[in-house]
Amino acid sequence: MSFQANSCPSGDEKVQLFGLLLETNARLSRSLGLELEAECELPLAWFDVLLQLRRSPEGRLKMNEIADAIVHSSGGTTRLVDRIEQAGLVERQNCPSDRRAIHVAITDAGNAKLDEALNVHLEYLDESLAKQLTESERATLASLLTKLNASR
Amino acid sequence: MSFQANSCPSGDEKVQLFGLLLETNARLSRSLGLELEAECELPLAWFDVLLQLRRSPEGRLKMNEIADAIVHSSGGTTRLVDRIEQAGLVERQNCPSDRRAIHVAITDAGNAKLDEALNVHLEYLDESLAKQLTESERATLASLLTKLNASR
DNA sequence: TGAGTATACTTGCTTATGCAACTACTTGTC
DNA sequence: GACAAGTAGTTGCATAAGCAAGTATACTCA
Repeated sequence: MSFQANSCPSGDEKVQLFGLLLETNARLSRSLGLELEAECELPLAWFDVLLQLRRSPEGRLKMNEIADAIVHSSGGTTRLVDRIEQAGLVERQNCPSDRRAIHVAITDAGNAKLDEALNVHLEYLDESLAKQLTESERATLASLLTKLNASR
Repeated sequence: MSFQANSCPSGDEKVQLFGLLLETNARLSRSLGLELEAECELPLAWFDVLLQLRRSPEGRLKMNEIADAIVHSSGGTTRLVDRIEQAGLVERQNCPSDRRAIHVAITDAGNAKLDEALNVHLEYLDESLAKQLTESERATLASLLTKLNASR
């Protein structure tokens, strides 16, 4: 018999927690992704970018800021932004203070699309988050994730 | 000015929580993935499959059980298992009670690799999880994620 | 001020994944 | 017991993402 090779740390509490995090995330993003795609024709990655832009103080971010925020490689971000730009939802602008850098700004069409998507998203969140967790549980979860995320 | 189009639900507590979940996950899996790859030459997806197999009562699962556990499409799982099998870490076996189904079993080499990877993983988890959260916080987090995951 | 290094982004190439169509088998129904 | 419908897995095709190399610009410091 070859399973359970040795004293099996696969049951370790931390290993389980990590697995849980992975799985929860995969399920939620998959179902949200399908929903956004079906109802707004907006890939989840695009939604993520638009959301980051709206949250930014001036509605625009540099490429590397986007890459960092959405945890993509820089090459991947270049092409993701290419596609979103082609759809007219963002636009590249020169950065006057650094000619290497590019500002990516959300357009009016992008804002409209994002609003539409947020409606779907909020409905989805009510289904998936709010139905499962109370407000205070959500607050706890948020604070724990924030701590966790702080590890660089 | 085109950002902040309207009353901006992008700041909604649930939207933020969801974003946090996405981001935390992306960061953790990326860094773990790099580490596993660098130290054991084991892609994170392979690790995930091997772990599921070890946890299963008999060290083997059917394709669709794997697909569900790791949240992949069935086609994606077929090819993922192809690659892992080619590396000798799992093997396909006929299922006697259902000739459509395939059992995927972890091999001795797979078990050895998984042990190796778990060492790296545990070290990593001490760095990333245990350093940031106390044991009781981790327990809370696990229970919240479990609840969340229960949404189908 | 000029050389060397670091940074910001893009591009070529490879790989992993999803979807949809397909085959093979099983289950349910009449 | 045979036909219809459902289920398990694989394959063709298209796409998205990463890495590493390339280009252009900025910074450092002697």
